[in-house]
Amino acid sequence: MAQAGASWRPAEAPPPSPSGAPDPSPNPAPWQDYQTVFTNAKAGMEGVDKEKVQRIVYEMSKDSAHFRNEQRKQAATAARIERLRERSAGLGPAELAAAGRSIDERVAALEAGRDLSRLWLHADMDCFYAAVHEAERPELKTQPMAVGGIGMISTANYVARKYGVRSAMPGFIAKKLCPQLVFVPLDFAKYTAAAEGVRAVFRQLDPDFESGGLDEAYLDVTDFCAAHGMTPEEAAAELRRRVRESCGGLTCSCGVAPNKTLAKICSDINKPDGHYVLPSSREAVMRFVDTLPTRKVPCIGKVTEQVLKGALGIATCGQLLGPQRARLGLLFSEAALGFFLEAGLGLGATRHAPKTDRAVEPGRKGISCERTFRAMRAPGEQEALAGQLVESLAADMASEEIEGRNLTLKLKLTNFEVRTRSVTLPRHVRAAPDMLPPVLRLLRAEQPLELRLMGVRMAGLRKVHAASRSPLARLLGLRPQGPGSAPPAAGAGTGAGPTTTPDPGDSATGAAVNGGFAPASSSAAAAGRAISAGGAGGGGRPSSRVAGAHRTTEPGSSPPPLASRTASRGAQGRNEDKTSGHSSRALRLADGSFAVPPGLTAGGAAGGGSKAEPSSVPGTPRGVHAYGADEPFAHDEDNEDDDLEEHLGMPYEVYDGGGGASDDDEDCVMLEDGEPLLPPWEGPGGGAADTAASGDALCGLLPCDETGPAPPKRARLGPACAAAGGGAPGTAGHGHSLPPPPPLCQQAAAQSGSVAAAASETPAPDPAAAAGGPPNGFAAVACASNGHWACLLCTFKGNRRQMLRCLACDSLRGSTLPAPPPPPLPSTGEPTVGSGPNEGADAGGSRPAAASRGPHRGQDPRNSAAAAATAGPSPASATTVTTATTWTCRICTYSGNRRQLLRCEACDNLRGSTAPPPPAPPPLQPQQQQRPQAAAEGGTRGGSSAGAMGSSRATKAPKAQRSGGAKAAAAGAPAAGPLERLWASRSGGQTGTAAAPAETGAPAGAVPVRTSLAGWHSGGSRPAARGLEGHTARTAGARTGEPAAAALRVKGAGEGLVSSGGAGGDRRCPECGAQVAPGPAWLEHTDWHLALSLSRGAAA
DNA sequence: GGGTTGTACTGCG
DNA sequence: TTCCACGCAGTACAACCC
Ligand SMILES: Cc1cn([C@H]2C[C@H](O)[C@@H](COP(=O)(O)OP(=O)(O)OP(=O)(O)O)O2)c(=O)[nH]c1=O
Ligand SMILES: [Mg+2]
Repeated sequence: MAQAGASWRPAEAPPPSPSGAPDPSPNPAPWQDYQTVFTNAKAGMEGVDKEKVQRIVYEMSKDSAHFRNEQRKQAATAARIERLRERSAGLGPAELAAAGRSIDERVAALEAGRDLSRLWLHADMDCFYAAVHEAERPELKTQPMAVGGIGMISTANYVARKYGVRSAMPGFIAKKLCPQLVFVPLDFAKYTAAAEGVRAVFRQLDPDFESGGLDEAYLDVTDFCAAHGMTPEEAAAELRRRVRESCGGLTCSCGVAPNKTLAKICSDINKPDGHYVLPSSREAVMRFVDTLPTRKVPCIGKVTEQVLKGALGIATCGQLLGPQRARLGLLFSEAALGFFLEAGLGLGATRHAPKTDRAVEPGRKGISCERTFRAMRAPGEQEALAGQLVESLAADMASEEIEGRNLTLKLKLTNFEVRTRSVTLPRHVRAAPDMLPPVLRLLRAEQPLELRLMGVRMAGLRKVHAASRSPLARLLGLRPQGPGSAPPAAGAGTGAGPTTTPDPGDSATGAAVNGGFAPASSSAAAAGRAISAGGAGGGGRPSSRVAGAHRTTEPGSSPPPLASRTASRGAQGRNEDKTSGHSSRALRLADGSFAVPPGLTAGGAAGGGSKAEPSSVPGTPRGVHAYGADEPFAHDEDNEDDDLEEHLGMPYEVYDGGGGASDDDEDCVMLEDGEPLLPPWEGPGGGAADTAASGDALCGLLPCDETGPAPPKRARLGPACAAAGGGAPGTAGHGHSLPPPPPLCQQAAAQSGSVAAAASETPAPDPAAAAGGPPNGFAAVACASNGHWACLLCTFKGNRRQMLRCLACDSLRGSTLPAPPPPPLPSTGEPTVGSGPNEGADAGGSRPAAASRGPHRGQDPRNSAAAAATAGPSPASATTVTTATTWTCRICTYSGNRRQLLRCEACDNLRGSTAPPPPAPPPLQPQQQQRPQAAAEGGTRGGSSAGAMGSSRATKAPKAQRSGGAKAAAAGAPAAGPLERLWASRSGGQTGTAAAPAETGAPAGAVPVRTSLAGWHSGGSRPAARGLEGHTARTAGARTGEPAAAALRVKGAGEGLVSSGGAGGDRRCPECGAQVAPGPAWLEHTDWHLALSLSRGAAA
């Protein structure tokens, strides 16, 4: 359909060119129906032969996968519109009348709250990126020029726009439109620098101006105008003058209006290099809005415009308040309705958004890294790429000193279908080795895949400092360090560091890494950590980060390439343990040991699990904070760890066996290092019920030196550091004193010592060889002789025992504690396949669990998957591997030879089997890893080389650009890290040469751009006297409880308004044909297949 | 009925 | 000959838990 608003101008503003009205004439030509984001109206499009542009775009697209995907999406939109039309047609008169009345009341309330007292100015730089390049190379001003590359254009100068070249247009199409087009690669460092200059000017008019991205800002110029006796018109002219004169000739366009939303709309009217002032009167506003195309309103995009037009015939803001307004209220959500009504009234936010404390808040909700490349099918190659992405993400997170809990893998198939798969981790993490395993798990569950893009994203963020400032951290002598005070870089990318074993994910490690905190006594040790450099250099100052702190490191000290790094992870971890591991260990206790198993928060039904209020438990030791309903640690989202720590002032470990509803028979197993696991069914005390119901797993057992440690019941809990005794004084002021911790080194020694003692029967292997990250990840358990292990599927690390779960009854049956030497194990049958996960379990096999109960012993290194994956001598595996052919579960009555599978306590996922592991695959070589058949066919050299070439830096193309790209380029030797090289070698038509940096992207890392309506539209500042009930979206918390624009969903439609329709169905498992619900069930299902295939492989 | 998790979709620059 | 980015924010909804 024609772009109704393509050439809209307010009635008062004389059109600069004779732009025709939208022609609703029929479209005999197919190209006229192909809507793209860049066929929308945009400044500089006047006089463009839109018909021709449309035709060329269509011709260049019509046979592509991208086009087909666009068609698919368009069909979904059409279907959505059709549903809305049907619903609309079904509305009865009474219904409509009632809705109309309430809407009118609401409109009246909104009108009553209208605030015309402020003067808002929105400034937007003209073709910003292009202008920056033009300022540097004036000859470009007269040539058609685009910023970006053949794959994608970020923006174009006005000469190029005359040809129809636009933002978000693929370069090859632009080239077709304008063969003379000059491409200039992105250079985010330049844009950032230019933006700083511009902001300095903005600050002159409004010290509190709000950035809307690199190139735009909102200024409340009310005070400025009053102080200088200026009219809005003069203020806008003054701002533009100052920008032009002090920013190297860069120009901007401005809009002035009584609220932010209108100001933004106005800034586009006289673009480029112009301004438009909307008078602050209700009449002027209403007149302006009356004919304003809906598409001009921020947050109404291509789809919403179509929906409004198609379903209700609404094309202008004025029509939003017209006869259709009652239907509007009945078809759309509450939030959407409010948003539409405000648009119709010309309302918007009139006050500054509150500032947040960036030192405490992460300053963002999520952080991500993604890449597009040529079609990639080989799983090994994909996993190698995942590793690079994770490394890059970890580096970025380190530089911002943030950690997160919600990890998302994004996949775009070659048909442009996008999939996201996410997990909520048991704790906050930020190190690459903590993130990769879950990412790989998500990735593997989707195979087979033919990809064109992969991305990783972390959300649920918090500042690392939050954890580091804990009482324990202080107790351990941690002290804050300035960004520059960190030891010299010993390695490169933060996330690349070997981290797994000493619990890298903990606060201490990261703190040392990013220079925020470091153990007072171990800075030297920290200096030796390969991961310390990048973050340290860049920590703190944004400018540092922009300078590419995490990329610019000495090649010699860089992390090894992915392949070798993966292979040597365990050993490196060991080294850390030996050297600087002390600090990690100590901190790990503070943080890592807080990992709360899913059962704690997602606990089962009856027994209540961990959310039971400990305060209700009689006998709660004094001095230990009781977690009542008003302070539900499990409810406090991101801070449960800290809350506990805050109140306990010491590390603790807890395992809540009350897990899922189906796990009633599981018991609490609370362990402290070196202490033999006491299986619930063997220990003193009652059954599972009491623990689960009482909640004393937490509260009743918390150590407290006022009352003394609570008597262990079936669960044991103890501060790991208590064993060593002696040391610093406890912290005061937390309601209790703490057992003085020993020096860190003693703690570590005590820990490993105690474990070693407990495992004395088993050979004491070289710790350096103990922890091993299996290259392929799945084989799962990384064990150390000191009892620490890491789940490779989730991020759990620590010394909790791993529990073995019976395949038949699904109950925990034992631990991975060292057990008596098992009898030699004859390998018997081969597991059958066929059966589904739950039944397939009986795939027989020679699995014996010699000891079906109690502590098990594993001596055969091969028994540990980790051991198998470890190149070196195998550690005394903590994994129980028994060798009998039959065993009996003591929870249920199962007796047989089903293999036992290992399940991680923390993530509750199957991680491997007790069957002898398959031969260790080679290190993560893209071509060879896993699924050789797939690898063989899809494999290009790219991935392979990527794996092998991680020669120097953990960098990546786009970010190399946005942070250090310019610098590197200037130096004549562009940094080429693993991701960057992989990208360069595989980028599908996006990069010319391997040396070329990414041509498109976004300047991540800077302050996130506010893209929602929150803050744009009128906020909760007004008394929202609504006649309607349940305006939850408005009142609930969010002071800016603005409807975020995208919220425009249909209300109550049974079908996914979000076009989620059709997706609800089960997925068919390619392995067994089972229909499995997507989501966690699917993951679990694929876990089983992996585990079983592992068992089979081993048996064979 | 409330909260949490996971997913798709929309929009912005 | 090929060939359509990246990073961020937000809403809605289903499924599940308490
Ligand atoms: C729209 C868009 C912009 N950008 C970048 C490049 C732009 O120069 C910068 C600012 O975006 P815009 O302000 O939307 O565009 P512009 O400044 O280039 O042109 P105009 O004169 O119309 O304001 O953001 C992208 O990278 N991708 C996009 O899709
Ligand atoms: Mg601009």
